[in-house]
Amino acid sequence: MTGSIIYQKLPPEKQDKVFGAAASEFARKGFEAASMNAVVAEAGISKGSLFQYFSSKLKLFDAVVSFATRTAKSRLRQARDESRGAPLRRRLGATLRAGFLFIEEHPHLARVYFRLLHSGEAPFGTARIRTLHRQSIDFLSQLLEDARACGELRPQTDIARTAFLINSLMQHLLHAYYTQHLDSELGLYRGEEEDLDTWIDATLDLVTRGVLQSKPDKA
Amino acid sequence: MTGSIIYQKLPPEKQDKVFGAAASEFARKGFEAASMNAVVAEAGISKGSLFQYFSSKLKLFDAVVSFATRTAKSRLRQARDESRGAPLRRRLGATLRAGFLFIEEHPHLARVYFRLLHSGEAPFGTARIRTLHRQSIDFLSQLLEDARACGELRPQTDIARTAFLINSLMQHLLHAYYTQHLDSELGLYRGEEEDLDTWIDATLDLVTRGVLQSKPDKA
DNA sequence: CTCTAGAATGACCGGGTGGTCATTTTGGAG
DNA sequence: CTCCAAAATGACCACCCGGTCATTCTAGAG
Repeated sequence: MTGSIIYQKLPPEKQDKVFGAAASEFARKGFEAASMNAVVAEAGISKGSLFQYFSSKLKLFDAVVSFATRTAKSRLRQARDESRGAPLRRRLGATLRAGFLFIEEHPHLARVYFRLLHSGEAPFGTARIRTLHRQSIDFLSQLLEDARACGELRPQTDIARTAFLINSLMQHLLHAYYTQHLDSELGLYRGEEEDLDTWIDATLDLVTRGVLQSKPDKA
Repeated sequence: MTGSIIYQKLPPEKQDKVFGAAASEFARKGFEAASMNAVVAEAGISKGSLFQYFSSKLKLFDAVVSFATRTAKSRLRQARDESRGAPLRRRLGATLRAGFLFIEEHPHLARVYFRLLHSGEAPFGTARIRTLHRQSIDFLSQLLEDARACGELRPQTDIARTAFLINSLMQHLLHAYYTQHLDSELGLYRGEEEDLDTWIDATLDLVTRGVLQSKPDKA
């Protein structure tokens, strides 16, 4: 799943160089446009070796995606478990923060993941993408169910649809954060952590309270 | 902008066949992976002719994207102008509906547009993509400003950030609708129009009121 | 009918692709 | 040191790409 036997016997530093080169190339170009020649060049190995490690371009891509999803999932689960019992707002905030953290730690992997989600029909077929989407939505549904059990939600809330929508929000925000469009799209002053918090707050405000005044007849 | 002089002298049906083939190919494969050979095959013309109509792959793509954005923008503006004076919820609903309509009328163009937005670095450079994003956000900001002027919004609402977030929601929803992932992601029963309305309502509920109960101490 | 301007054509080009494999290099056992 | 299995190598393959251009076709003027 992570490469051939001979790849796994490689010294870890070399594994990292190959894997890193692959992730970087897939991140920059996407699956179709990524070049195996570019990967071997960046990794500093020969083409034959790469194909001994991963028998095809698809297998290599698979390995990268698989590692990315595993890592991301673990980060999110950790955020979910550590915030168990807290109010929904805090739990969603922790989730979002975990997402930002993952992006900062593994920018290439994050890019590959986002590209995959948005690409429409990926190298595998749409089933894989649907699975990824469903996992995200299920994850958020869980948080919403918990909140409902605590009586936090308005009773008529449609959890499945709401989870889908919140997922859209978070994914887009994370995607924008990654591609660093965030600043330029809105002409923001810098400030790193501050900005991030402001964004998280704005997102949570929208999700929890909406934009309208609670009592529309009160100015 | 729409092709060479000789292309514009073509009988309109032939123009449509060529343009349609191009849109379909770019929609399916994206810019990089799209094949001019495939386009000429689908259009039923020779390669030489295609390159007489559009001097390069990029020019052809440009023409498709330009037409797509022009059409979409006109639809959205229409929805905005026709709903002027109405409450925010209705105006956002009209916008969303206009988006769905555009997708139904021009599925290939919609796909090209979404691909472009999500592709990261497109054939042109990120500036073009940023422009598209900014236009969407400015459009929504306008609606929010109008609502604020009517006293609809909670006063501390951050319009720029909120517009960005609502834009995320809508784009993702439209994207999902297009790719028909919507049903399978959530295991929905069919019903076309009904489902669409349910989704629009769920989205507007989230945006306007949020998920939490207004008075958290009341079960 | 002939003639010819301009449109249509597809063989062809250099270059890049994912993938292969005969050959060379390497490093540890004896 | 020798020896040899296993790992590394890069020239090579068939194929496809975007783009070109000499040639062929066509339709309207005279």
